[in-house]
Amino acid sequence: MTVHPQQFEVHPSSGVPIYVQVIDQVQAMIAGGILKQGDMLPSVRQMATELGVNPMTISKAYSKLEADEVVERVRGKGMQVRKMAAEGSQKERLNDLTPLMGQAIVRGRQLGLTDAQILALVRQLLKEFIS
Amino acid sequence: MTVHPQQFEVHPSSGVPIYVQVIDQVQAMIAGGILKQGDMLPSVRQMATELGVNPMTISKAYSKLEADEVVERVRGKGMQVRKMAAEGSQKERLNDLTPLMGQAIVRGRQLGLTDAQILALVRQLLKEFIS
DNA sequence: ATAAGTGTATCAATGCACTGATACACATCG
DNA sequence: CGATGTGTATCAGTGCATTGATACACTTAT
Repeated sequence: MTVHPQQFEVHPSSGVPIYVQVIDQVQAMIAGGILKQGDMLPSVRQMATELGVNPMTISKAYSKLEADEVVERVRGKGMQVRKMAAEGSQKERLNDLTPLMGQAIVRGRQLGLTDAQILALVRQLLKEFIS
Repeated sequence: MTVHPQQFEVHPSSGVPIYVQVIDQVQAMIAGGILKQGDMLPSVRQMATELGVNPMTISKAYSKLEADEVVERVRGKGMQVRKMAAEGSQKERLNDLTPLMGQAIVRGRQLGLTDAQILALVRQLLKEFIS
């Protein structure tokens, strides 16, 4: 599957930084199955030109995605969607997810949200990320 | 119940703005039952002196709490804990949590976990983090 | 009325996050 | 090799959020 920069869009005055919008869209595409393991992201210059933004801005978004282990840098090629650690038992995968999910839940608690509200948010997000 | 400023503490170099820390602690105290309806918050000057911070910083934290309908301004007296947090503020808090939770869910999807597994993990963590 | 207690409007200073221009390192292809 | 393609290190500019100094409005108590 090839991804075209045209599938991305950015709203400069939304209050959300450009590079965050790029990160969110890439993650959403992975969650939604548009991007799969081994797919290449558009080059920083392609994406930058298309969005009317500086290449460095895209590069920083990609770097963050790499730091988050969502994507892998391939020398001379570009950024490739990482093989998820599909190997390993479900237990191990759950253990991988636990720190991040735990952080989100702690945050929810700090915000004074009830367990029901947190669960409702999870369900809602699970639905939204289907397509 | 009277609340003493000594019960508050602030970490200037934590990356979290002072006034946000104050807001979080007040909300946590309400959620935890330390602060109840009708209780008065420490005056801006008391709190400011105790924390080594400018009174305006505290005032802005209190103003945000008032905007969130968590607390009420009483003329000549101070800030008083309100009956209930309004629904609007809860929506704002849900919006605050959405990015982090979304990231966790994306990660779970990337690991090949099913929705049921993700939900199960959330429930488990909610139980563990009784706090 | 005066003093002492609330919170806050206003403006200035500072720091940091974001973005971008430039130049560079590295890989691939002809 | 040279040309073209990756991503990125570095530095500068800009805007906004955060904090603080000052002065003020208001209420209560003496």
